[in-house]
Amino acid sequence: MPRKPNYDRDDLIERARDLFWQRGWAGTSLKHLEASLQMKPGSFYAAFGSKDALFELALDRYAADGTERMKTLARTEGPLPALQKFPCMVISNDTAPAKACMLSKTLLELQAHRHPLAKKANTHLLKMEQMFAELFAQAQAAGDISAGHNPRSLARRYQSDVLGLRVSAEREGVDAAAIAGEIADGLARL
Amino acid sequence: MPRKPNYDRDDLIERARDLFWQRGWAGTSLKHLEASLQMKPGSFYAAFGSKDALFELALDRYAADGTERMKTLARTEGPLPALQKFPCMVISNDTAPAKACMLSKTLLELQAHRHPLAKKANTHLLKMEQMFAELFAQAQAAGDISAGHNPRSLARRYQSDVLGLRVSAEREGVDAAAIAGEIADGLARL
DNA sequence: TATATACTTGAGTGATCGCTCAATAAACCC
DNA sequence: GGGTTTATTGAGCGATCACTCAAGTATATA
Repeated sequence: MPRKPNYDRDDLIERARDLFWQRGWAGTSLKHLEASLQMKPGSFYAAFGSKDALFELALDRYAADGTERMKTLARTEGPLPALQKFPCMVISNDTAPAKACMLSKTLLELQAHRHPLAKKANTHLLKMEQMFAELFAQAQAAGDISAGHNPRSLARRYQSDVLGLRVSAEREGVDAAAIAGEIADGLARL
Repeated sequence: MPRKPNYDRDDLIERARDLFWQRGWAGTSLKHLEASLQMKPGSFYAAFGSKDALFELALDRYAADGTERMKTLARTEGPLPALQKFPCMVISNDTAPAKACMLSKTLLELQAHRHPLAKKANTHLLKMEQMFAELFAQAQAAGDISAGHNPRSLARRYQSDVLGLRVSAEREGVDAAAIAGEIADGLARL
């Protein structure tokens, strides 16, 4: 009986993610979304409910993609090389909407307003930190990193460094690739 | 002949800086400013011209304060101890409006819009990076850091690490002080 | 083909945005 | 104190914000 939507929902979420990632939460208006998704307000609200609800879907998508890319890297190259290559990878993608991490951008923009999306971003950051910790533990188990270190401490520092790198990469006139290289070198000396 | 304003301009800029620092550019409305500065729209626009103009004054004030605090620290403790203590200092101030750097928050929020304030923030970040480079050079001249390093590379990495630290400090459930300690330890090993 | 069930459309909602300006009040010089 | 100059006031401007909803359209099943 029903009528099918004439759009691909995943594709719409992806486009919304790119818009939000680049322009931020407040900087992305419904007009921007309507133009990019090619949807009129009525369809938009029937499909997603609200701007915030779509932002949350976009955040989830962003986090899932990042996690998957890192896990793929670890599977093909091993834990330590993956951790070493990841920083360079995230700032080298020229087709990405921004160099900075969408999770940190969201956190910085909305944390002061106690907006639920800030907490959501923090939750995703925590999960990624735990993934990093697992990779550090695996690298230790493989003997690539000396056993004296605490994987969770390493992950905490690593994530902080990558977030800083990605803020720096957003700037003009900063050789972010050099910073990424130094992060990788630092891991080799652990 | 004229009538004097019944406010302290520097004090107003300081309060505006705190509001903008905490809530960001889009997140701070004129209502917020009017409430905090205790000014009606007419007085506000007579005094500052526009929201953007006041934001620029606030950014300048923020950068000047940060530079001065770092230079004071270097004068009293020496270049290397100052560089070591600075990360801990910036995340320990509980009265500050935010843990994250106002310059990086502004950059991340407005860079995609090509807003002039993003370029201004980047300029201030560049000046701070140069100040860090001078301190690293002084620390080398004093023999506290081995001569093999390039001060400008050290400064670039240092600033990236501090920006990352300050993003991490904005999160909940992250031991930012531990990261700050690791940054300081890293400098001791150079 | 008839009908039920979605999906799509786009004008329009009240609220809030940054900002203006004519009117009023206050402080200075002579 | 009179005259000049500037600060303050606050109602209200047009624009834009996220969002609604009644009407129209397309697609499925019966």
